[in-house]
Amino acid sequence: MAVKKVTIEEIAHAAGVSPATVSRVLNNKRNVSPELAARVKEVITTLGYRPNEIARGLVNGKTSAFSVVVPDIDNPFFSKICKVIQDIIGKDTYSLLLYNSNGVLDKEKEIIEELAARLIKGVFLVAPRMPPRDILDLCKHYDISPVVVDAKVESYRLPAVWVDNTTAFIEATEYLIRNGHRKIGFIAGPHVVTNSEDRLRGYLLGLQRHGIEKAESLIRESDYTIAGGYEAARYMFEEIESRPTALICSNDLMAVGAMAYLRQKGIQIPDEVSIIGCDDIDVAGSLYPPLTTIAQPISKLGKVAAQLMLQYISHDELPPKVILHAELVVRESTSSNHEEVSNVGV
Amino acid sequence: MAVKKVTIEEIAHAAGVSPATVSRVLNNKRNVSPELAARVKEVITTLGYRPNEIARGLVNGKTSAFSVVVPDIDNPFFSKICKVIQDIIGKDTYSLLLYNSNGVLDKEKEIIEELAARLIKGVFLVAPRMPPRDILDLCKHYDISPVVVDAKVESYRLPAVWVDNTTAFIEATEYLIRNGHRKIGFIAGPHVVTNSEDRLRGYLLGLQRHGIEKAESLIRESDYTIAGGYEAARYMFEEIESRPTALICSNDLMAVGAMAYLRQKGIQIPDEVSIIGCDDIDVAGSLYPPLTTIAQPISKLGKVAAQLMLQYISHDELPPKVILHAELVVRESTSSNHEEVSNVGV
DNA sequence: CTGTTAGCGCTTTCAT
DNA sequence: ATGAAAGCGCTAACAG
Repeated sequence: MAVKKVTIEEIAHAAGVSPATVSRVLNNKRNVSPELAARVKEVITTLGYRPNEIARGLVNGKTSAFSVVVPDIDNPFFSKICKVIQDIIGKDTYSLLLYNSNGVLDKEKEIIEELAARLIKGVFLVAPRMPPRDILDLCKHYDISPVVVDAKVESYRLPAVWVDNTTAFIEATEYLIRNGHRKIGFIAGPHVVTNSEDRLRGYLLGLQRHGIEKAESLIRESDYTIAGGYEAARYMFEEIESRPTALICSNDLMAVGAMAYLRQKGIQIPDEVSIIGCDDIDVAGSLYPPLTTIAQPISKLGKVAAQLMLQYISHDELPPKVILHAELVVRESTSSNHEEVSNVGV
Repeated sequence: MAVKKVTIEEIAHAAGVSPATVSRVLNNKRNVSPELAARVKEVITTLGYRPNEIARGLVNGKTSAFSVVVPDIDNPFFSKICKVIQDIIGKDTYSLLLYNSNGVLDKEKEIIEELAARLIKGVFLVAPRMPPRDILDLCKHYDISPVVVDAKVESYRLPAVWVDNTTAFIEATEYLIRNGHRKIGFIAGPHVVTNSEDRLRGYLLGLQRHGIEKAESLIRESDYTIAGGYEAARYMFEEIESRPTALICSNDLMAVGAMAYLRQKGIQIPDEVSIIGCDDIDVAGSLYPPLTTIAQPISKLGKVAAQLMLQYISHDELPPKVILHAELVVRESTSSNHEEVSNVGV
């Protein structure tokens, strides 16, 4: 049988005080005499009372809950971010509402409206499709504190943390060039996402710095999934005249797909083709060959995001933007010097 | 500037009716005249009104939200289940609170108490550590509808969906035996989880059916992680006198870890050692060699769980338990006939 | 069929 | 320092 829940009134009654006093104790207001506070606290524990968060939410106009909106919780990059955020904000007895946007703009807007109806205090928008302008407007309109995670929002008053992908991709591209590659394929993510654009830009800048001309046929946009990587690799090795000797994938899942394709075709990694991924998801180092990848500071991203949020809502001032760095982790999917084999398979 | 939210009262006023009528329209009660209903609906859309779910929750005693509690959202098996559940219950404008238990019993209990304070309607307990008795008691106490996912709960009045792991592991074991293996190692999950026990039991039954004696040294308990699999494989190939010619891992993550270990030691898969995983996570087929694995019906698990919940809370009757089947997906990490190489490396 | 009224459990003026 | 009372936005009797 469901036991009737203990209310603040019963606590007040049992402690011989008014509900207001109990409320004060609960919220650590200073204007309660120590004796009363102690008595109330004791009654609370003995009766196993716990405030009704929904009632609190109604009167306060906000509940003690946040939400995280990700494009795809099934992508290890995002699930790890969720985990970290959850860990940190959970400590402050905040809870976390999970939403999957599937990377659809309208869905993101719907979700925000839904959050408003639930009196959610703040939302972590991870790799949002929505332009910053809209985020700002919608969140202001609904009085929700946003924190943008993993998307560059430079010229807006929006708390945000992201990774300098462009620099990291320049480095990755240069690494390949230094190892003798000139025909470097690039598997891009959907161009509506700022990260995709930044990564592509890094690749292009890397080429440019070494006087290598961009070839449209060596750039293929795809989804950030295994299937997306597979398909893009297939395209690059079947549909165009001259194959690349190296492939930079915009994330590790794509790299996994590309590697599966190459293996299936009997193309040796890294002897014939070098592969670089991005993210450094847990399996990356355990693949065969172990994947060279641009390690994203995933945990840090989640951690900083959570801190920004906590800071934002408590001090009510715009926290500084944070730009994290990614770094190339060299494993075995790239040959350390490609000179002697760079003409194989052309 | 945060715009003041539209309330039911303003709608009532604008439509020239009472708040009660608006509420009736909102909740599709039949006793409203069509004309009034139409008028109210129009006002609702033009004013962009959306009911305050928190206020509703307070008066109803329950909010329109569910929660899912997983041991580790960062495990692709669980993240996929969350995704599916979210997809389905999201359609009914329910939202989903996410909690990570880290597989800790006390944490699970804490979470349930927290859910009670938030007037959550139902909770999906995925691979819970809590014994069924406690789940039943706690949930009844707090009036939360539980659905147990991916854990066997046979003799309790608890809505549940799980997978017949024992049969699947018997089959996997027999598959290896048919291919000439007699020394089959088993990497088990933490024994407090019913799934781990069922999988181990399947392995043991498989051996028994073929008159192969169990060897304690060929069974190693570990975590359901890459690191756990790596460590268990290391143990089996370094700490015991006689190596297995095949390894069954209790999940794919463990298999990834074990494969990484073997590769590092130069041990050939499947020539020297065959590997079987369990789950069939997205990357399984793209590993090298592609992983033979016991495919769990992950999406189905989530889908059925969501349906059970919806059914449970709407008809208020105990839905039937559902047992799903897993099946062996043979790829290339197992040799199809091991006879000729079964003595290698012993 | 429709409106009036009384809370749901809590926080917060406003008195004292 | 404490209590009384009002009210957050909504739903559910209860009248009519």
